[in-house]
Amino acid sequence: MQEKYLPTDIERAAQAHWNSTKAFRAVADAKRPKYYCLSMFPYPSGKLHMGHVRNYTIGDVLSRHHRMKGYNVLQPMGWDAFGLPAENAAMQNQVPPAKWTWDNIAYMKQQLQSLGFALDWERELATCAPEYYKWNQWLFLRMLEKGIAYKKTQVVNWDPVDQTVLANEQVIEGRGWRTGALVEKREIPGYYLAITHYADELLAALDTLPGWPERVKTMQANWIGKSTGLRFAFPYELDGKAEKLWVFTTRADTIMGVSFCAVAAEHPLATHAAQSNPQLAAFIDECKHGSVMEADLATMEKKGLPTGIFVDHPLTGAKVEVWVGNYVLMSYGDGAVMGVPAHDERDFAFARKYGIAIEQVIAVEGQSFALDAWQEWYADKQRGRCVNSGRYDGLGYEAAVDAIAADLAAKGLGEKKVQFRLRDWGVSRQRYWGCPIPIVHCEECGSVSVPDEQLPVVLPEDCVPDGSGNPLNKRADFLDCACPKCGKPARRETDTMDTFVDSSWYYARYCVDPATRAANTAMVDASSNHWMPADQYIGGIEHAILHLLYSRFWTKVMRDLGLVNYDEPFANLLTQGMVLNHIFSRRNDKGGIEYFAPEEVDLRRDEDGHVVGATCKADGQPVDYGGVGTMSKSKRNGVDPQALIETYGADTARFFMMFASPPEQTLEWSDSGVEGAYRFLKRVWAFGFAIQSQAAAAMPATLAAGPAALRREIHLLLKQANYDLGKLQFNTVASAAMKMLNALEKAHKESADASQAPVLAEGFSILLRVLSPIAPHLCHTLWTELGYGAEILAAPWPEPLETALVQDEQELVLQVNGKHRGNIRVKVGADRTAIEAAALASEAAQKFMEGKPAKKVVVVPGRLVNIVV
RNA sequence: GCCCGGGUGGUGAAAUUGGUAGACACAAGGGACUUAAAAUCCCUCGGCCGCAAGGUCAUGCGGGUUCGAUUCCCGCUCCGGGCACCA
Repeated sequence: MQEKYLPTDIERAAQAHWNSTKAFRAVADAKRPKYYCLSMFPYPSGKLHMGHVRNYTIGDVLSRHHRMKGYNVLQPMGWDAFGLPAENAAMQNQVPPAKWTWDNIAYMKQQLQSLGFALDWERELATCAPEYYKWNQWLFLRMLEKGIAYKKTQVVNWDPVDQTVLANEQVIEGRGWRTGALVEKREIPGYYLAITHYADELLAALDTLPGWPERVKTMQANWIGKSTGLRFAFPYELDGKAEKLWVFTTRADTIMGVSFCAVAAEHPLATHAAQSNPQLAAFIDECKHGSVMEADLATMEKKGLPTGIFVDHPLTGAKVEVWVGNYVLMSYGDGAVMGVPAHDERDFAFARKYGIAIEQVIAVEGQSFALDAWQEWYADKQRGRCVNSGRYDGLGYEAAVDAIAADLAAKGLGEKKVQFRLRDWGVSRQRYWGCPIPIVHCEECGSVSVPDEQLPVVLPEDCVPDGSGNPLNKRADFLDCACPKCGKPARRETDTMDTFVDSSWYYARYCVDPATRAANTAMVDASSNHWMPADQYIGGIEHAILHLLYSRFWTKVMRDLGLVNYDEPFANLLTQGMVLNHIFSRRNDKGGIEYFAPEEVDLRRDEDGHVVGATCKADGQPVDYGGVGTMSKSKRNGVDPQALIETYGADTARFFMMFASPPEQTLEWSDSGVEGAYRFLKRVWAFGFAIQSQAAAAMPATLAAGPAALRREIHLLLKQANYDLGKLQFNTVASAAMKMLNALEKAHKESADASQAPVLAEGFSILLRVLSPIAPHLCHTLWTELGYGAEILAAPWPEPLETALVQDEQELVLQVNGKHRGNIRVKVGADRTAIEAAALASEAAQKFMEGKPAKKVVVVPGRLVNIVV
């Protein structure tokens, strides 16, 4: 056995061993419980980043732990290979996105392999491969047949200079990122998937997911946004015709306080009024500028203009003026809202700004209504009662809503309605590097589906986009085709699918039997029913809503098409925190922002060690410290894992990632700490080397006090480690391993007594197994070298022994008036009275009770005694 | 702006989730070994008072519940994630 820890050598050898034994190939087996451990697949951006290392190490720790616990583990990997960055890289380097993507995949695959993850590479997939995206197209056509996919207009960011559609990310402060031109909203046709058909099920089924974090379920529930309210109409007459302006509200109890209505700029009523009102037309035009992002809409100044059109209040008949408001969304409800300034914050601000009447219709007893000071209760559903509301006066929220709903229903002007915030999923993208939408446009037959037997519609792989729109529009060999219906010359659809489509079902594709995959005769087969749902899904918290919701939707569609027999794709979800690093920047001469990598700056600290500033190492000038943020190329604060692996080895990288913070929390990067992880692994190796001759010592029937105490300590730490593994809290599992080594080293150093050899041998075998999911190469090698067995992968997971844990006395905390004043020792299993007596008799208690009698004694068995005087 | 998280020593964090706040590490300082360095090992390490024993304050800020609060409740503040075309 080597005396020195040589990570490069042992990691290469261990990986070669696992390869040659096909150790991680997953084969369905009815006799063993399955464990499908799924990590979010990476976008092949070029090289692995720390977020990937963190994500996949978590998955690998879970996989290896479950394998040793007897599960049949499937842990696959693949590539989310379509997307915008490939087009950007293509523009920059004149390389087709396909080549760039496949090259990146090859490099990143080798990086993943060097980290020693227990992956079944035979199931690898890439979403940009025609054999994969064929099934996106196939399922899209099934959705079209069922009416789940449909066509309507969508609003996009339009760059008027490049004549192209921009992603939200490409809009910076309202301007196109390349041209700097003011972005406009533009309506174009596109395909939508009716996720709203499943809104109720997607919401209700959150309750069937106890293995999901509460916060993710809350976010999804809020996103779906089910609200029960009233959809009602304001009647009006226009050009002699009777019309209705429909609105939706969850606060029907405030209807009597309506003093205006507001419609979206795209609302027909706005369009109509603008025909005879140039000022209004200009305002509507202004509303069309700016991005389509909700965050922008919500933070911009609320503006409006009256239309001069009046509608009738449906209950009082009073005239109510209609305004156009830039904050009203056409895509939500009917694109119109009622305005009740007294009981809605936004309406209040709007009314104040434009001098619209504010009429109180809700009162809370004991509270007075004043325009500056009723925000605490103005919308209180619990305590509020109707006032100034005619026959509804005195009614509470629910009674008022019921009465008003009934009255409006009787007039045919309204009914209770369940409304969702969730909108249908627009999947058309005017981009090249994505899955082609399998539609052909024929002058005679219109939009025609590509027949199944002609799938996949293959994307040409040699285009290089230039930023001025989709290059497919210039590819005659792609565009020109025969109409599948009439056979006449036709034109292929050039829009491609949202990349969220690709990632909405890849988890099921991994499960497909390799033979089915090879023949590619089906999207999924019965194997997906065996492995699915994934027992553990691991990925960044940034996917809490969109990706996870789309995947749940897609699964339900596949279920309803009879393709799979499960309702939900992911039984347990772990949302890892982001990996953050410090951000340093400086405004340059041109007014742009220049970023500096952390290694390019020196930090200035105050006496307490707090960061107070930073300077650039190169020029000594100050730079702005921007706090911490997710590692990204654009902010230049990423750390390359490759250097880490090359210097210290994969086990150190993995150990540090697990030790640095619990998986769900954000992880602030620090170079220090990596050294510490490396030091620990070296000590593990050195200890193995030191006790190699004792590793076979057999445990005697009884132990002397010293070795028994050491054994108890190890088994206690094991108990804690197992508990923490159950909580997915791997940082304390790593620290338990460190504590075990500290205890073993100390005993080994302090006593040469041969009688403790069996405890050292057993303790180290426990340590190696507990550590092996985190640092598998090291533990695999030591396990074999010390002769514990052939294969640590096949070793059973250790469980603490009750016989090793017993003790006769225990220590309790002694408190007087809730303050820690000392400790007492009592027999294990001592009853309350005995503990109380021992506590009262103790010196510390006597001192701090100051002669006063005990009013109350709180005894928490096994923990503490609190004497209240 | 809206929704969801988080804030504990110089730093990352722990506290079996209402019961000894700071385990385990990192950094720093001191020492041993060495011709020297690296590596390794040992000691100190939240603030204040004290020679010490010990006391006292302290888990972002302000309140509350409790014998007892990092943990539960209310308000604020700062940081992170998401907001539907980044993935």
